[in-house]
Amino acid sequence: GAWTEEEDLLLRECIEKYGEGKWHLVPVRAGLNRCRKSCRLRWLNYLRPHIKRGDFSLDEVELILRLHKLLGNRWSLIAGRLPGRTANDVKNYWNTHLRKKLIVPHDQKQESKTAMKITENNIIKPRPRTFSRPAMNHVSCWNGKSCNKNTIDKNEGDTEIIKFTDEKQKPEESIDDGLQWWANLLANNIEIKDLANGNSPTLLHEEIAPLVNIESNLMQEGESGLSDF
DNA sequence: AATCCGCACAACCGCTGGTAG
DNA sequence: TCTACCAGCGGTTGTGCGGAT
Repeated sequence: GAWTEEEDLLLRECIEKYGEGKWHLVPVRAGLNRCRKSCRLRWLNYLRPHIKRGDFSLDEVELILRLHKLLGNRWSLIAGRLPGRTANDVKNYWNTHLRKKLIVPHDQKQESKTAMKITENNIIKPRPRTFSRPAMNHVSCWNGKSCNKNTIDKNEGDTEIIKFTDEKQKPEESIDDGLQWWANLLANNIEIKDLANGNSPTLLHEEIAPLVNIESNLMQEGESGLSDF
């Protein structure tokens, strides 16, 4: 059921006292009759500081569209690029506002090939959901540098192909690997169309840089950014 | 005024992957 | 290596609200 103000207060005090994490202990510590999942979700989606509420800006919508094109329904990953927004927010917004934009009436299909370019077929699913520290040492696998093979061609549905050519990178260049991964990812999808505006501007190279920079910052921050990467 | 319907958002549920023992 | 437990994710459902009838 819905959370009460008293429950929110107890949860907030608990998190402030003990910090995030150990969610299985939170219900006991906070004296809440809630499961750890419910507590975690309430904190992440509602109580956490700096949560941005209200309508999504045009910039945010555009970014969601682009990232969804690249990543598919990886809401936590998309939300990670939108400061103050939660995965649940992004998911809800997509389901209620944006998904319908992609559903094109039959008689319009011919004239809106642009919109139809966003399909399950060309969604790239770049990585496992989380990386352990040992796994992080091999994060570069996702851009093909420490993988035995240089192409990720796991098919889920139809197509998931990431091709890279540089096999000579050193293992310690993992941070650059992350940047390179985003650069490749974005560069390979440079024809993203802008559905929000109903027109079809392409994704310019200048637009890639901020995204790569975001990822760069996250990577250098350590776990916060890498937890999703 | 009552009812219906659709929308937006919150919350729940089942599953997956990581980790410790 | 196996297993149990935990954290996190995404899909789905529930709920409240406002507008239409």
